[in-house]
Amino acid sequence: MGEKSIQKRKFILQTARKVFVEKGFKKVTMKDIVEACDISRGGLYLYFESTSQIFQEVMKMETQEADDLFSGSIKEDSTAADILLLFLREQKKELLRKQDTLTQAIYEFYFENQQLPKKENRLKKQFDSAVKIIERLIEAGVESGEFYCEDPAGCARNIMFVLEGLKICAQTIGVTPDMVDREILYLYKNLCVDDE
Amino acid sequence: MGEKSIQKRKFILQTARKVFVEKGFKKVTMKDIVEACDISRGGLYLYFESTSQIFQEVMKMETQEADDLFSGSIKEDSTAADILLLFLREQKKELLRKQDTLTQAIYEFYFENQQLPKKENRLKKQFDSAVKIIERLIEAGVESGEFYCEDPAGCARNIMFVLEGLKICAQTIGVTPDMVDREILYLYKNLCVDDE
Amino acid sequence: MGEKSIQKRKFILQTARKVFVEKGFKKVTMKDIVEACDISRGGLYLYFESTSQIFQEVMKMETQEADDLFSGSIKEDSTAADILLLFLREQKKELLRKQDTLTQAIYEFYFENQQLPKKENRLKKQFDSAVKIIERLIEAGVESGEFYCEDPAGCARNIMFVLEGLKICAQTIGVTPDMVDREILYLYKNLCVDDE
Amino acid sequence: MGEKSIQKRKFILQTARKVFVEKGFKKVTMKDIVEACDISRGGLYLYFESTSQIFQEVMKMETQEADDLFSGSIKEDSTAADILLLFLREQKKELLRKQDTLTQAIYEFYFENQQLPKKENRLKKQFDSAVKIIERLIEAGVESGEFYCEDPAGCARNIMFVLEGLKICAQTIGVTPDMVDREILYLYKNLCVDDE
DNA sequence: CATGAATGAGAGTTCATTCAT
DNA sequence: GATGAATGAACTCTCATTCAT
Repeated sequence: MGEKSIQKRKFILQTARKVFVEKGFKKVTMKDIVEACDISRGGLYLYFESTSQIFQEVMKMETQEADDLFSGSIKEDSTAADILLLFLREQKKELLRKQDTLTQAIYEFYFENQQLPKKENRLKKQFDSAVKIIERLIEAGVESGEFYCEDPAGCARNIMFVLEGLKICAQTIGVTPDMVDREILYLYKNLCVDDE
Repeated sequence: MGEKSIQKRKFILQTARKVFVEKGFKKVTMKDIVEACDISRGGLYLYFESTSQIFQEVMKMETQEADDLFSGSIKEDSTAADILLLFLREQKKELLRKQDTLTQAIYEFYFENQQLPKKENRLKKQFDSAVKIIERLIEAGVESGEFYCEDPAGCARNIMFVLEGLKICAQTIGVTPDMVDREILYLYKNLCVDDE
Repeated sequence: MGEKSIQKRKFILQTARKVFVEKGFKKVTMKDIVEACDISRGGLYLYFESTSQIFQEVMKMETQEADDLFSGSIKEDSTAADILLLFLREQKKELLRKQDTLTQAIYEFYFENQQLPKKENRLKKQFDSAVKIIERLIEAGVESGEFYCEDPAGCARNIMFVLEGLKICAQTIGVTPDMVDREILYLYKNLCVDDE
Repeated sequence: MGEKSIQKRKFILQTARKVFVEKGFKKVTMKDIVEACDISRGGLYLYFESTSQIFQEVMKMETQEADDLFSGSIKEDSTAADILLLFLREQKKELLRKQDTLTQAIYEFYFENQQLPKKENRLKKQFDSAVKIIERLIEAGVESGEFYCEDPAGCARNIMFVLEGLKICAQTIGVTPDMVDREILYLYKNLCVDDE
């Protein structure tokens, strides 16, 4: 596969992403993607063999980009509290971004593929690693005196479950910026020393 | 509609429920339901006109039954803490019940129908009313000295979001009984006076 | 399936037969049959699920009819020689009937399905039973003095292989009525007493 | 066309032969051959324009080689009976060689191309020339006293039709070595003087 | 000569929906 | 009310054939 093919592959993934954003995962057909990309019916099959495969590649791409973005925005002299706030603000942005998010599609995909062996369930891996990171941040914050927390691990999990709850609510019952702010503030205040 | 028709209608809904439990919402076809009910293709259309309509009726049925069940299990002399614990235990049962739950289907349905006018978004109504109930329980608990909480409303929302987070995680990345116990205990301990 | 459906089923088989006669087996598609029957794409699938299934039913029908026809034309007072001649004449008719024969399709079908368990290979069963019948006729003829033959079984097999050879040649290199007559006469003369 | 091209042409034909052996004629696609040869899609079209053309060239190659082989194995001092036996033994080998034979493909090809003008129907030419050769052998055998036969031409045709019959049966209902032996012996014994 | 990406026609199959009975 | 045959649109996937490089 030449340079050109790699470009086209990427183009297909980016276009398919838009389709998944719009229609979720289950309802997307190869035909939808073919039409969105404006390529021929058979053409798509040269690159991918199913919507499932395409979707997994889209998720890979997405994760890669998100990680890069987040890592990129951490400054040298950030404190634990800074970084946690940054993280929460990122989550908020993501939560409110209704028109351009894969969330629904991802959930639908894992509804069907939950039984994947643990190693292949990227969602689980991401969740667990996020918990770990938050835990470390809390510990660092406690040490530096920024935070007060008796059970950093439990608190980290609590934060992540609330975020998951907000995420699914954003896709089902809808959330307003105010709601998100309120919940995130609630989480944050629970950690702060001056909470008392 | 005669007595007989009402029976048949109910039969269809109960059978359709099983189909939705098994396949979620999006992938269920009228054919699936026809076959599960072992009735004629045209026959189904006499009662319902789409999977969407059927699903909404199934949810109605479900909600009714769940409410009855919960109300029924509250005893006269229960304290706020008792009731909250009862509620949390119910949620846990629901969370771990993988084989017989509409959760996936409900999420999928609202992925498609989120934009419903507020009044028709039953999920939202249920969420809000649950928050209200928990808030009242917490207030009652604070008054009776069972709980300690400075922000009952915020705390109630926090509890509900965690539960939603657990629910979606149960359907995507999987949860173990231990995990659920730990999270629920975490929520409960935060409220208790002897937490300090 | 009602009376009407049975009629339609039969209609489809008879129409499909024409298609198989014209195009053999391998090249026939469900679409070909749909178009020949002038029914809808989905309609055909109500009755049959593949060309293979349809073809097997066509063969069944065909065999039934051929057997009836042959049995019907045997008279009470026929001698062994009469019946054998009748049989050979039937074969000749079949051989020369180029425009209306399933032969090619049958061969193609068994090219693909030769490995069927013996019991399901109808072709083999038909061949073996034909050999048996001819053998009996020869024995009867020998007894009545019409025929002379030292090895009725071998002779019966020889006759059947020659007929198979003629059949395949009729479909590949072509045969003329003269050729067929000559070969059949050769077979018959070998049996007759006045052959010497 | 250079030396190199001729090599490649031959390579394609030899590889295509394997494909035809495996799948018959009708089901083979240009893609099958491209993949078997591991050349480019467009590349194949530089040498051949259809599976039909390729198959005809494969048959040419095959015939050439078979003739060479047979001629090569006739010894100077062979008698007519020797040669006939040799020929029959060759046929037997061919009949039992299930895994490496073009028979099915050839039949399928001629099912479609029977109407070719006589001169192009190689199968017919081969059949007729084989009959002639056998006839000559029988005549020679009669003259030398090895055989007894009143109708050498008829007998030669009979032999060839039996062989064709065996060939098609080998591909459809299956034949065992015993069966082949028995039939060939039957043919041979009919010719021998000591048959009486 | 050779490549392989691209096209588009066409086959198989499934279903929502209608309608005569 | 109830049936189930029938239709036709839609989707998946495969290939012969072409063509720019």
